[in-house]
Amino acid sequence: MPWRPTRQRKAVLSALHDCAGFTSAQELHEALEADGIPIGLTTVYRALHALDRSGQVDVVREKSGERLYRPRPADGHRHYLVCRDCGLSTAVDADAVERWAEDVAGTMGFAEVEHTVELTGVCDRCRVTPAVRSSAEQHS
Amino acid sequence: MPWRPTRQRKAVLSALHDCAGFTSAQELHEALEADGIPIGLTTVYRALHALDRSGQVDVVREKSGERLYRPRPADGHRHYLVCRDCGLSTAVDADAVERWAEDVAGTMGFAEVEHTVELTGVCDRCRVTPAVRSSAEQHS
DNA sequence: TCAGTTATGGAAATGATTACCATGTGCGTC
DNA sequence: GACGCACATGGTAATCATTTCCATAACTGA
Repeated sequence: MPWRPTRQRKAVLSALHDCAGFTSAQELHEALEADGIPIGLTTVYRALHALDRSGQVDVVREKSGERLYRPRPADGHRHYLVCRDCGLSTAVDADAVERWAEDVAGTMGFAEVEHTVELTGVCDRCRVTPAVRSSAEQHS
Repeated sequence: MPWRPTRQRKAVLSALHDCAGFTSAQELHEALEADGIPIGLTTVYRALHALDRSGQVDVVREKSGERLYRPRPADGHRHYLVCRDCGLSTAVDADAVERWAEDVAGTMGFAEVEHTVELTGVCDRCRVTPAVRSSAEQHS
């Protein structure tokens, strides 16, 4: 399975890094088109899918079921505390949960354990000046 | 907002209790119709929504994004270890995560914290005799 | 250049969920 | 019991993110 770094794929990865918080495939597509980069929505989805499979991005799901992506930071964190208001995301030390998940599953006799942990809240700043969640208004 | 225990609502709650593991709205609808209980899909969704709001059921989301429901047991547990193969779900002691979530959020300056924890794996039995996930084949 | 694989992208399909809305039902009141 | 009305129902149509299809385009090694 060769990996051709095409114009579009590089653009998706780059656009993803330009976003402060988590971003949806559709937002990403709009942002790219707005930047004058012609790209099909299908291609954005495919690129994100590939990045996910190869572990270059983290994925969370918000209440509506929409998938949100963000480039995985170098330190390899995988769990975040996300602000419901502005989308600000903060990497969280989740070693405790990782261990806990392994333990519980082992005790129950389950194998091949996978876990999903999602934390949401309202960040400091938004408690003072509420912002509408939109990629344009996210702060870092 | 009055709560009228109509024929349909009682049927949904009852059908939900008859299922071993987590069940989707659509499966529930099929099961009800199969039992000769005429009910609209819309009504099933509404009933589940209401049960969710009033805290009588727990909801998880599987990878596809589909929502799965199960009646909340008396002991008030809210986290489960679910078998990806047969759907078997086991209540899990998640006090540790609850506390952890509060702590982390507090440290980061976040308020109104909510958390989602989902554990999946393959249970003992399924490791031996793999089952296709279907409401008819779930074991308790 | 040629052939073959891989990538692209518009349009159509999917599938769970929700909105709409006309009709039906439970229930307190007279 | 009959009346009235808020609440419930359920079929159909809309939503919406995501996937599938498929014909076309781009890349790559020979």
